[in-house]
Amino acid sequence: MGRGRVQLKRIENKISRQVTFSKRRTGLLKKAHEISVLCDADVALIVFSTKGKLFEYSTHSSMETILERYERYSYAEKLLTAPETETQASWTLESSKLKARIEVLEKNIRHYVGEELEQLNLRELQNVEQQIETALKRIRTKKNQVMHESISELHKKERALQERNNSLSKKLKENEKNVEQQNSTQPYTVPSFGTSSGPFIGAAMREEELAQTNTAPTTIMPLWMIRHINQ
Amino acid sequence: MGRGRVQLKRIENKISRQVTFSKRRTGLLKKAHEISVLCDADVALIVFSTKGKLFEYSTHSSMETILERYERYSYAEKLLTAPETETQASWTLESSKLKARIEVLEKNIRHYVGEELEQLNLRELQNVEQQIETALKRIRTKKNQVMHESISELHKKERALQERNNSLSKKLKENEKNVEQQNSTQPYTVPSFGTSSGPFIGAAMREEELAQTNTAPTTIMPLWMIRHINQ
DNA sequence: AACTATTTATAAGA
DNA sequence: TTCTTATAAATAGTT
Repeated sequence: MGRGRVQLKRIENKISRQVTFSKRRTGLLKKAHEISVLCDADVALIVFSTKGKLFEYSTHSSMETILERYERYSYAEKLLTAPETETQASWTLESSKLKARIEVLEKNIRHYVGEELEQLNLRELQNVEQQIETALKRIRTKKNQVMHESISELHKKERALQERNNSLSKKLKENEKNVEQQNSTQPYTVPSFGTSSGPFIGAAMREEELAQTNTAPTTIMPLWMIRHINQ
Repeated sequence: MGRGRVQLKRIENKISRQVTFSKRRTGLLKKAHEISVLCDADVALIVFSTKGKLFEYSTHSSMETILERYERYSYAEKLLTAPETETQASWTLESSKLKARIEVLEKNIRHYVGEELEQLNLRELQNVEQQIETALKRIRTKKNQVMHESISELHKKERALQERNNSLSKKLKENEKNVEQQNSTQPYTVPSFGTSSGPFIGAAMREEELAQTNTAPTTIMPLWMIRHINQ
């Protein structure tokens, strides 16, 4: 319908393709509207130009409604991909909720480590102080408990090792006597129990570690980082 | 385009409505196809007849693809958010990242308020103790500062009010004298400065509030809740 | 963005 | 539904 026929194939000239697109798009949208009114039909029309620009038409019952109806209708064909349409909104919502929660938590933590205190009034300061005092008590109790356990553990090990040492010394002396009796010209070197890899030293290192922990760094460091380092 | 014009309104005759629907539907689908080929556009067309029967056309890149593209496009437009190509997978990923972060933060907070300490080893306990001690110092410093400010503010107000009281008393006595001189039979009632809404009492209440804050509850309460109550 | 010669779509009738 | 045909509408090429 125009001055000359057109073959049904892509228009290579970019300009005339664009012009034709613009004209035909208008016509198409108009016709979509006409059929919907004249024939009382639900119509949804989506057109993306080559450049990716969106044009759409839908009957008064909104695009979403029609698309949902379409999804329902073609339900049999696509058993699996159903929850795509509604979810993006809820994802966005959930995402922003989660972000808000993170903000709150981070602010709380900053207060717990004594930062951004300008935002707090006197009553809030009292509350935080109270909470932190309680926390400090609990932590010190726990620390003491852990230290006591550690110490008694060390004592136990110490005793066990001492016993083993004693028995080894005993055996050694007996051996020496035997060796002296059998071959008195060979000198004997005493085995070294005090070098860098013996069980005794293992215990010594743990004590050292204990001492170290009393001079913890003043820098504030997230717990997960600490745990990461310790593992 | 036919033997006579048509008004753009619903065709009441059921038969001719159906016939027109059939004809125009064919034309619409054809035109949709033509624009997609000629102009290299992505087109999706969905038509439901009055009776609910579905007719559809879509460019070879399938209906689902185009509808997904549409959802992405329209959401991006609505929310003004840039990430157009984000898929469900990345939403899920982001969501779980956020959740993981929340978990970490919550665990940190629980440690800061002295809970779930079993998970911590000695070094971690030392670190938390150190952090909390620092926080406590900072909070106490801040609290003292706030209290001092509050107290000096109250002193200032007190002085100002005392002065005002003095001048009012003075004026009152002068008035009494005048009244006695002019009309010695009328008794005079002294105005009450000590009732429940005077400026003096305002100051007294603030002192009371200050005292109250020294008996903060031991219960652990999120800061946001505290702030909410205070506002 | 208009114009217009032509093609195309389709209303009415069969 | 499909065919026919007169005519309205759409639009290709031009200005």
